[in-house]
Amino acid sequence: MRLSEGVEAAVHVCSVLAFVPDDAPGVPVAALAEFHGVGPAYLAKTMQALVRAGICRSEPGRRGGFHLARSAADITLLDIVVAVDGEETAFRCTEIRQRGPAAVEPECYRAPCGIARAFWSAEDAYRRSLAAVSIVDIGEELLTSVDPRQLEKGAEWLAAVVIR
Amino acid sequence: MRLSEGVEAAVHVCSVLAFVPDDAPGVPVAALAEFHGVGPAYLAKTMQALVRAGICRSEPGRRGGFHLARSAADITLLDIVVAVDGEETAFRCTEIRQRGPAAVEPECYRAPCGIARAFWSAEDAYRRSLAAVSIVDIGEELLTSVDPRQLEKGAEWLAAVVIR
DNA sequence: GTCCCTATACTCGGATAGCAAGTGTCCGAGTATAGGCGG
DNA sequence: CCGCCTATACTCGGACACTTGCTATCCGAGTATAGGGAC
Repeated sequence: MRLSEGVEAAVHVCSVLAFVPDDAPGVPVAALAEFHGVGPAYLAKTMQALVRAGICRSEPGRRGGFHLARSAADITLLDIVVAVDGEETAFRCTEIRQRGPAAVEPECYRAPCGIARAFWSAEDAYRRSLAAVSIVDIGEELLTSVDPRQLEKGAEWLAAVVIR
Repeated sequence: MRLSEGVEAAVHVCSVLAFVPDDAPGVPVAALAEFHGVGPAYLAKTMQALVRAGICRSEPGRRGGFHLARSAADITLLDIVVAVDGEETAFRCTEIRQRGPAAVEPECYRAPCGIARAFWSAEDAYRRSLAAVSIVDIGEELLTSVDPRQLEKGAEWLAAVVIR
């Protein structure tokens, strides 16, 4: 079970975009890719997913780029995972119980399989945990635990990009 | 993010094997596959994983087959997931923070990335939830919620296989 | 009749193809800018 | 000098190959059984 690689980059991107004023020009995907050391083309694909999910907002044309579409406090890690990785459950019940020689009529299987329920319950715990962390939390954690020099370099770089 | 298909079959198999006495002959993979309506060859692969993990025990040769290797109460859904799907985390931190123009010396990144911590914490919640459910729980749930006719047909079939 | 031996049939185990989804890339549509031209 | 127009450069967006890992399959190694033969 592996999460899509794009999720990691998407979270990093969102936590950077949280520091970009809403009226400043958007940050192009090329700049975001360079800042994070990631392939620009694939990151573009990920950014599209964020836009479709209403997490990011894109400005087309020259001086275009990406902003957060809503407050960083209203963007959770779960939102990003669902946007990039899809919302399908990890465990998929194929109704094994309805197959084989011991099966009975399909009408007798109205309640979901107990095995599936157990797995979906675990996934709910996973999702609740991710939903409890917002981009604001990630940003605050960054400010306190990251080396100050990296913060300064990041701020300089961001300012240079925003000026353009 | 999708869990391996084999996990579902593995859990069903274990909950059936829980009803096979330890001194009875083992159940061959062909029988298990027929009972669950699953491809026998692929199920064999899954069974190998369960054996390697110490969840099932295999008897080779004629009259061979599979048993649970330990008490059903000591086998959790998490054990089966780890055995079949592997124990790697779904989220993999590629240390994006150490790349790009704002990075500083590698020595400054001793503590794990806050983003990775959040994801791993969510995965821990997932795993704890799965670890709280044992094969005994699944078996009891089966006995109470499954159509009695299916239980009877299953018992008959199992008896016929055990006699052989 | 009893014991032993051999051939057989059935089992697991690991090595081997096929396929789908995720990963990585590219080119086209659209827009703000900058420069040149006319008034 | 000011305003307008056009060409340009840069952006996002969707369509197109490739690779990795999961799915599915097969054949070989090993063992208990069943039958036949010798004593």
